[in-house]
Amino acid sequence: MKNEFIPASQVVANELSDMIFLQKLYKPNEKLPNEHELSAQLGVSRATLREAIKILAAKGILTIKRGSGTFVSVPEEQTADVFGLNYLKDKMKLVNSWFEFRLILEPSCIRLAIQNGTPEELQAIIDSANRTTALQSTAKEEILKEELIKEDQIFHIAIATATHNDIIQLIMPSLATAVKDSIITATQIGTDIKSIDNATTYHAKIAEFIEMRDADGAAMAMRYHLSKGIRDLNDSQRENATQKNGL
Amino acid sequence: MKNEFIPASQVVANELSDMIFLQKLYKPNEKLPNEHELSAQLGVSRATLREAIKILAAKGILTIKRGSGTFVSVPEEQTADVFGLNYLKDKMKLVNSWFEFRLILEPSCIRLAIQNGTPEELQAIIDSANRTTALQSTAKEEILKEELIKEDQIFHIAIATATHNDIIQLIMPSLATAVKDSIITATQIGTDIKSIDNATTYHAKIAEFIEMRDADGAAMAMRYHLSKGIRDLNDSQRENATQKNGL
DNA sequence: TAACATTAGTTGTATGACCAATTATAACAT
DNA sequence: ATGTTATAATTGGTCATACAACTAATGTTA
Repeated sequence: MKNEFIPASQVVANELSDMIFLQKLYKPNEKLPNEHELSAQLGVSRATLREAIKILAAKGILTIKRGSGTFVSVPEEQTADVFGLNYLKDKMKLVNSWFEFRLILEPSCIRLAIQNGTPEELQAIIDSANRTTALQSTAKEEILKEELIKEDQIFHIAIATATHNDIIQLIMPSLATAVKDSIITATQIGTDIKSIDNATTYHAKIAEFIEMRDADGAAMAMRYHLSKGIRDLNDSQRENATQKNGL
Repeated sequence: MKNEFIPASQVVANELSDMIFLQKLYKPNEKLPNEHELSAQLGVSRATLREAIKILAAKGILTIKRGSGTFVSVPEEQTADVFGLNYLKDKMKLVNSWFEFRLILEPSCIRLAIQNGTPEELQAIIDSANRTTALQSTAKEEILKEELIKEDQIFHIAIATATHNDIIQLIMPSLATAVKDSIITATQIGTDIKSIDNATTYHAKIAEFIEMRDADGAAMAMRYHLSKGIRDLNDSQRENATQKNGL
């Protein structure tokens, strides 16, 4: 049999994951002990611990804040490039790939959610949609975008939770983050107004179908939502191109 | 504006990724310079370089072999747990989640592949299916399993390539790896004969539909292939349970 | 009260040494 | 020559220590 060697850094990474996900010793947004303490506690050098932390940060499990500490990531606030998309340089193609991918995945997700979700979990999706609607009319321009983006992530994560599917739950936070990043990068105008309106309207529509427990309707609404997203994006892209030509 | 600090380890990780994916300075299976040289070359300490390497290894981009060197990963041979599935403990639920997820994703993938793939890319899928068929009748029991598993990964990666979708191409190697691992873990009998027969038969069937450029047929065959996978797995699971009760 | 300086806490980086696994080389025996 | 064994070189793994850079809270002063 092969002599399987596992580096201490990997062992420590697994131990930390256990503490977070199984023993639930550290909850999301909670601060870990500093590297000196933690390395002593786990019986490894600080260098080894740091490698373990970097591994978990790369997977989006930990968030490192220089000068402050290392924290357990909050799924809704994840920013790590888990999929390594930064290495792809054709941003416009990337965004289109994302929409194509979501068009495959998300209608089925909403279907699964309605099929498997508890009343509470489904209500959480509806609540998020309502908050999005409320935000749209009240908040100031400044913080509006930021709040809406965060609420959009919450919306998608709530759907993932309701599916009761481990894989979807695991991927969705990274997916939502990556989609957000790629759109912002591609449009270069932050998240534009169109896609915000789009989110506001269709989150509400999807919520209606969920309330009726209409899986087909919800899936359709999601498909339409994403198709519209593609169109809006291509439109604003064209406008940008036209403007540049105008100069 | 926020003072965005990016650690040197992350900067170096990005530089290495550029060298691999853009400049193509190091190709899959190729060995990187050793840590002393590389750290000197990139102008950072060995500790910092190691953190960068760990990040890329966690993403499945690099493969570290103690005593030998650090290599660029070959997608078809990837083993890294990119999705962090090791942290999920209910293995049986995990496997079912995987099949559910693939049932959503893969029929659409094969559809996209037939729609967007070049003749050469589609031929590569067919070739893989043929190799699988050939393997089944010739190889020795010993290496058969290993070869078939590898060929299965090649099959799926070939499909991903043909879709021309960045996201699918990026996710598929990790997906194939994770599926393999979870099945092996769950069944605890290596990959059993049933699922191998299954792969042999349905790869060939899917290839037929590709040859006819029949997207609907191929998608259907893929759906059937995966549905059968779920059934076989549940069967062998039941058998195992029965055996245990028999003791 | 507000602006500023101080300070304690925390992650980031560098250096150097030594350990452990693997691979390549040389020596040896057959 | 050939195969085996011992030895050395290569390479990643781990540790210990020191200092730099940044954050946030605290205290100080106008």
